[in-house]
Amino acid sequence: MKKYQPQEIEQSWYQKWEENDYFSPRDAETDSGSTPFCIMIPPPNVTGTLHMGHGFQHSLVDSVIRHRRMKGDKTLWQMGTDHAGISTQIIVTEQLAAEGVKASELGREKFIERAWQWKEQSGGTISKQLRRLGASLDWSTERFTMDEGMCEAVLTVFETLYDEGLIYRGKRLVNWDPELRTSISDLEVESEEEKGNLWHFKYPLAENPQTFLTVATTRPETMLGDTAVAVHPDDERYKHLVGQEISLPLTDRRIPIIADRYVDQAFGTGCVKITPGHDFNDYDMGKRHELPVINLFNDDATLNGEVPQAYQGLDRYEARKRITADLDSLGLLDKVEDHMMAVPRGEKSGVVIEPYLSDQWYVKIQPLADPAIEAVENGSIQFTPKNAENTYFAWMRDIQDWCISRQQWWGHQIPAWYADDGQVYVGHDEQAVRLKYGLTADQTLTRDEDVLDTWFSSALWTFATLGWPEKTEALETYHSTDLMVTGHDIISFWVSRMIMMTLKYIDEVPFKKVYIHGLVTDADGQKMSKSKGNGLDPMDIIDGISLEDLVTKRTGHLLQPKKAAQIEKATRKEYPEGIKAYGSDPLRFTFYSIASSARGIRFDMNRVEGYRNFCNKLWNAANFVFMNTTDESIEPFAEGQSREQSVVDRWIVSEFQKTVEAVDLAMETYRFDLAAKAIYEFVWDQLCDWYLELSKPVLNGEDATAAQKAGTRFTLISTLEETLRLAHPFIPFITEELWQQVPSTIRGNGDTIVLSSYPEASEALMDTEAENDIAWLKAIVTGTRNIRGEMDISFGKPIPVIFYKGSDSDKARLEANRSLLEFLVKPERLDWLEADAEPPASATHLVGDMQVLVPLSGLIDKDAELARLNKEIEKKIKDRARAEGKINNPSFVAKAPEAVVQKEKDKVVDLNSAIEQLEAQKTKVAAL
RNA sequence: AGGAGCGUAGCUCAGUUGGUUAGAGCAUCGCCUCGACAAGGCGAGGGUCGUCGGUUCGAAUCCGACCGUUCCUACCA
Repeated sequence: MKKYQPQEIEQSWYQKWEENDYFSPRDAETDSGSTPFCIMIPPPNVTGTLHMGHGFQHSLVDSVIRHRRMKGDKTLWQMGTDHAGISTQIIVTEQLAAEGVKASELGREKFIERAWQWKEQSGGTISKQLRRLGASLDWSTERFTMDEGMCEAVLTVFETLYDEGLIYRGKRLVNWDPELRTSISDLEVESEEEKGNLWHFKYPLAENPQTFLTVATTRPETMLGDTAVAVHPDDERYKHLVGQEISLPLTDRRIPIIADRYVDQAFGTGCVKITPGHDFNDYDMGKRHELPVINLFNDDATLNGEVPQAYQGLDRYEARKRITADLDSLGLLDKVEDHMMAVPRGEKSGVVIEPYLSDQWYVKIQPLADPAIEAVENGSIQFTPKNAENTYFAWMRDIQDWCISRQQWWGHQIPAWYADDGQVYVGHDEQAVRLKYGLTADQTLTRDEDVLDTWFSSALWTFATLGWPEKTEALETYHSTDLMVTGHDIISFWVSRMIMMTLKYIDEVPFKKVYIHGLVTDADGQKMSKSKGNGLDPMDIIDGISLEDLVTKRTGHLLQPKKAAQIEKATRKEYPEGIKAYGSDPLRFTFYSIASSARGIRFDMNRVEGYRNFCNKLWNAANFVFMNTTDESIEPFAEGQSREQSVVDRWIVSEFQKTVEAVDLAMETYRFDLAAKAIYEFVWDQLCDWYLELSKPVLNGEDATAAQKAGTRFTLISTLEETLRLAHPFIPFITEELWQQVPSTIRGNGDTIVLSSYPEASEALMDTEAENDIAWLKAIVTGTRNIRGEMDISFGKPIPVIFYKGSDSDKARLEANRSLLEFLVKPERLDWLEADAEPPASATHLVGDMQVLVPLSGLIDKDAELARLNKEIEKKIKDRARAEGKINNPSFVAKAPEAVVQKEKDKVVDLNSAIEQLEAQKTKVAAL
């Protein structure tokens, strides 16, 4: 058998699985009717690539899906992608720009054609990456948020919401991206602290120009749109001025001084300029005081015709300079201060976002939100971890109407038409609209230019992908879906909206459970992102990447290119040799291992290496098993072959049952880390470290009977086979590769491990007696190993071992396991010495009351053994003191449960005896 | 500012309802080419569980305060 080389085994298996359609839902062969189980993929951006978050998330889901599939459920993991309106439009625009073409010159229709082309061309990337990861998605029913069915669903939802009055159009202040020239969601605005200035301007009173009110602003250019100056109603300094007017500099306007409790008297001068057209708080205040709203900007944040001629057409920052300078020259600039402030930037474009007054479409959200809140309150939907519900409730209970229009071309165009008089008509298409509203053919209609927020279509994801608005069998079978796995940042974006829309349209919850996973961060706990250059590409961990390529990749997409040098340095330090090719299974196993209940997870490449080693260990163990079981000449499983299972065989089978139980529990509670840990420890610490070793004397020993050998061979191969099935949901490739090598006499006639059954724990196979026997055996072996290790006696050198002061059961165990002990301990001889005999001076190890002795006789250094004994005795004395302290405490004895008290008492007795024995040995050794 | 999470070995993390001698992997230090595996085996060292208080017979675990850190929400012009 070859070495474990993930790259050689992984890709071909996936292809085979897919070709054979193993990932489509299927009924169990027993016609008892399988339970449907369905998870919808959070649709990745169709033109995007897989990032760490995806890799992590989809690995988790894949284990759940494979687990359920093997358990016999009719399992569907629905694949699909998202059109990602703004992101895709940016990319296509950039591509055109590179060709020297302006999108605006190309026109809408041609542009959309290009976007589709790009989707076709790049849309396969993320699918390929998901396949590399081993994600067992059903590709045959793959959907896209702009495919025909989704379009139909979107139209239906938009029209009906509109007809019910739940969609309306209004002029409001929105977050505006002047680069992309579209509204964006609050959630797509990222505010970071940046250095700015605070300008203090003096505004003269209209009736008394020698008197000023000083206002402070971070955005001087907006002063042209001021429609009031506000003070706090209780502010003694200004109370008397309320109701008077300011004559606004640089304009010919007079604006009132108003009183409002929003104003903080302690900040600055206590006077605030109010610009309802360009600030959300001011907008609200403007409403309270019925102030006019002046919009100063064009859609690219240059100044428009509302401002004095001199400033028209200027960019907002140029205008800022000019206005500041002009006010200064008028003597109205009081001072400029440095000021740290949170600057809102567009997540996608990186430019500063402006509150901007524009016509937008909204969903009236409260009627949809109420039932959605209730669904979580009453447990119809359960979040794991539970406290993620707080995020949901916090968002939902303070929810604002949803601005769903985007001034873009790529996406679902809003199905609204305007007559010349501005009247709005909503319907599926123009013809339907004419019919619906009884419009004559000569009535001209113009369609709304805007498209819908991408999340509008993805809100319909769970049911529209199953065929809605058609009443399909798939919808009937799989909805509500069983589980949604996503990050906490997506709760408000998507989870909440799916819940609202799904309840509204099919009166079911979209999913019964939501598992919120942690965020994978870099080694410093920072969120990974392309723009920060600290991201990792899962493919680079699977396939490996050179340092130079990694540096190039990381510095290629920076929002702030000046950070390139710093990122390069950090990258060279963290990955001086690039990243090795670890393979998919090890990466996946890493993901499970770090998926604990914590929120942030620092990604550590050393762990990937550790789990690669684990896969290697499993590979080699299988190699050993095959060598000893599949040789033709052995014929271990011939019909009529009698098999005898040893205590060791029964023990490993028992350990396996416990492992299955642990994995089951872990999967039920979404503790992927515990599932991974249970499997890791079983394979490495029990199967490899002990069972395989203990099987050797039987397999190779001359005194083992044919039946004993057959029993052990059977246990070896069947335990391996079950272990492979147990581990398959987590490390699908290596388990399939190995499983295929298991003889069909053991694994049955199935074609693939993917569709094999998942191991079930069997109470009947648990064997406490065998466990105790092996625990005893391990204690003996460990004891002698400890002596060897401490005394630097190599394993090649046989040592005499004496069992002293043992009980009858010790004696029985010794005899029963003599050959195993001889193999593992490599003794010169194993002697039983009765309690009344006098043992030689020896190195001592206690197993219960029995002493395991290795006579010094030239082998062992006297001082080293004394040191070893002292260490042991000191430790035991410390333990005894602790236990005695408890027992001598009357309130402990009085109040603690009896079992706990008894345990402490037993402990003291045991320790006393142990200390006594060790002391006696010490005296003896010291006397030499 | 408000909310949440985290703080356990040099590093990355487990530690289930308070009842062990606080664990694992990596790293470190010895020894070992013994027929599955050096991507390995065997052994060892390493922690006053962020700090201070409280509840309790008993606290890494529960409560409070503080410090540090991360995330989310809202931001004072």
